[in-house]
Amino acid sequence: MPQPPITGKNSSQVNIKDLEIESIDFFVRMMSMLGMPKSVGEIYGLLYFSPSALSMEHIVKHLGISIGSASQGLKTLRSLKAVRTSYVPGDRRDHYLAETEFRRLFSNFIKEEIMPHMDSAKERIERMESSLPPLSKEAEEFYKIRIEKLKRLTRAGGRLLPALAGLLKF
Amino acid sequence: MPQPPITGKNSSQVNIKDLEIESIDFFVRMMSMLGMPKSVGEIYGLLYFSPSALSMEHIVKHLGISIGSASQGLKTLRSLKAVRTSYVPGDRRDHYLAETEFRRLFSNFIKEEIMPHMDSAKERIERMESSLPPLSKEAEEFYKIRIEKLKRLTRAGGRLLPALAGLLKF
DNA sequence: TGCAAATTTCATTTTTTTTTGAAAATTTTG
DNA sequence: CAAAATTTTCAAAAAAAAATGAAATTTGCA
Repeated sequence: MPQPPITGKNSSQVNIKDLEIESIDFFVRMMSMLGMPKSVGEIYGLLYFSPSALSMEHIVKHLGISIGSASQGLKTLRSLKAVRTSYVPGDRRDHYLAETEFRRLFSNFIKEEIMPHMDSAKERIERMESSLPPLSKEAEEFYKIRIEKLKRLTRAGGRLLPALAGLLKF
Repeated sequence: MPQPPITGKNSSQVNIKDLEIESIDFFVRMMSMLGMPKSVGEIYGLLYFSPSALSMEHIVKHLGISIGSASQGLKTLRSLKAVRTSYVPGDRRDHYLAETEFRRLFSNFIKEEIMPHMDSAKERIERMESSLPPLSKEAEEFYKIRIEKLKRLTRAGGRLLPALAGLLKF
């Protein structure tokens, strides 16, 4: 078991490693709240406190995850525009940097992961209305009110969520 | 395979059943976006379009889920105040009604499921700051900026999310 | 109070999700 | 263009999450 050096020129390295661990932990939890797998949080957490762009190989070795996970995780992060690639002279591999403007990240997340569901919800509500049979006056009232509430919910969601990212004054 | 009647006195029953199916589908998807298991969405979806309070037995039979799932699901929904029990004379069982004020439901969800994570995120950021070692001026600048961004993120989240439910003008 | 009905709990099973790793595809450059 | 490096894909394995069902507990009423 390697002992961390107590003093000497390496001690700051060790502390940066602690920071990195906290960062990975932080983003693993954040991402999992948003339904993302652990590997995605780990990769972003590592990149977030990295001053230089990192290759996939570096990510794989550093996090001890498989290249399949890394490739898939980076693909997810790219599609959310949570990372970007940067050219490193004299190296043919792609190198990744974390995108740290959370406002934009949220906006992308909402557009990609939430809004499609909102759209299909609207269709489902339409089907509800069309499947509403002739009923007694008061029964009809009950169902119509409930359907109306769903409409308002999706309308509010569809408007508010995209606006939300703009509201965030980071 | 039972054929649904095309006409006759049962046809409206059949259509209310269609509405119910759409409702269950709707809420299963909604709830799963919020990280809730299918059974929770099913139960709420069933209750949402039920004019009368339903017993657990009714829920179990109607949805074809186990009593364990039903009990656990109702417990979750109770803790979110998404259902309430109503007294039915001459029946000792609890009967459940859906709570349909989404504004309040969101507010509860944020308070119960999101805010605790925000709180522990703040602690984690504090640990990051204390694990930051002495560094060159520009390295220190880099790390401090990144930590500051996380602080702003959690601060904004902590303020905005609770306010969000109030913003929703359903 | 005692009993039967109703509900909760929780170990086990099932289902779903995530990760792995190796083969296939792609890319770069010598 | 070919060989080597890199990345992607995807079937299989592993891990995680959810559902089941029966035993334990609780509840209310006779």
